Amino acid sequence: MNELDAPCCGSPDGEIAIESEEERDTQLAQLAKAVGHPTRVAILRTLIERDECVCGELVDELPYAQSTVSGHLKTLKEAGLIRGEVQGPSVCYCIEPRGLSLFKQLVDEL
Amino acid sequence: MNELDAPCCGSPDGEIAIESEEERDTQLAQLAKAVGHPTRVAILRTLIERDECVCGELVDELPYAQSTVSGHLKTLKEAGLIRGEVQGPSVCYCIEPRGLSLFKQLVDEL
DNA sequence: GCGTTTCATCGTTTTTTCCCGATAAAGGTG
DNA sequence: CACCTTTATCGGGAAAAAACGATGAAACGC
Repeated sequence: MNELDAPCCGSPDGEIAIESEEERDTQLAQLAKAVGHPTRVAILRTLIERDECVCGELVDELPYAQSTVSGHLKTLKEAGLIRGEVQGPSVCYCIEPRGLSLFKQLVDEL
Repeated sequence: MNELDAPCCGSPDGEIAIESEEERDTQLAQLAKAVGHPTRVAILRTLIERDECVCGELVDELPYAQSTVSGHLKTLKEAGLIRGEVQGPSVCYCIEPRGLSLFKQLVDEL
């Protein structure tokens, strides 16, 4: 695969452990909390649609200041729902498939 | 069906409209926000497991004051995830299947 | 009717979230 | 090296959330 054509967000690098009952509640709550804001849902949808997206593009599309969008990206990243990779001066964000899958699974198991 | 044996939370009484793109983002965010707290996840799991549950039982099982639990129940009810029905002096809570299904669907569609 | 039980609501305090502008860090370009 | 672009972080202010105890309302038993 040509390096220039490679997606900015490569392969996963770990496993998701299966937690206890209570830890799963906490984890579901954390993931849901991260999704629990319209702007963050919009960011997720954009990343799902485009596969990857530079931070600045997100800022352009959202009616918020750059620092605000950056904060939402941080929230999503810390929740394990997206990942960001530095690409020269900018940062390319994309979905973290394992995080999103885990969220879907935990919700579906309800 | 005998009235005494009837479940406290009866049949649904309305339809869930299909909203626009942006409204769906907002709705998903609202539902996720409601789920985004460990105590509320615990309440949901209990109601799913038991099918129905009186408020006081929830309070007994959770490490929070009665008013706090009542507040969480209100949050879940306003989000459309549970319903409560007065049963004499107490209140019987149960899952609102349409709300939970909608949540699952919106998450799965991500 | 009176007290008891059950739950919601109110008022308060503390903590967290959200948003912004300003600043700093890191990577290009000339 | 100086400059510009891009993004993260900081500090602050406003708003919302979370928890509690206390009070109030509704339904029952005596």
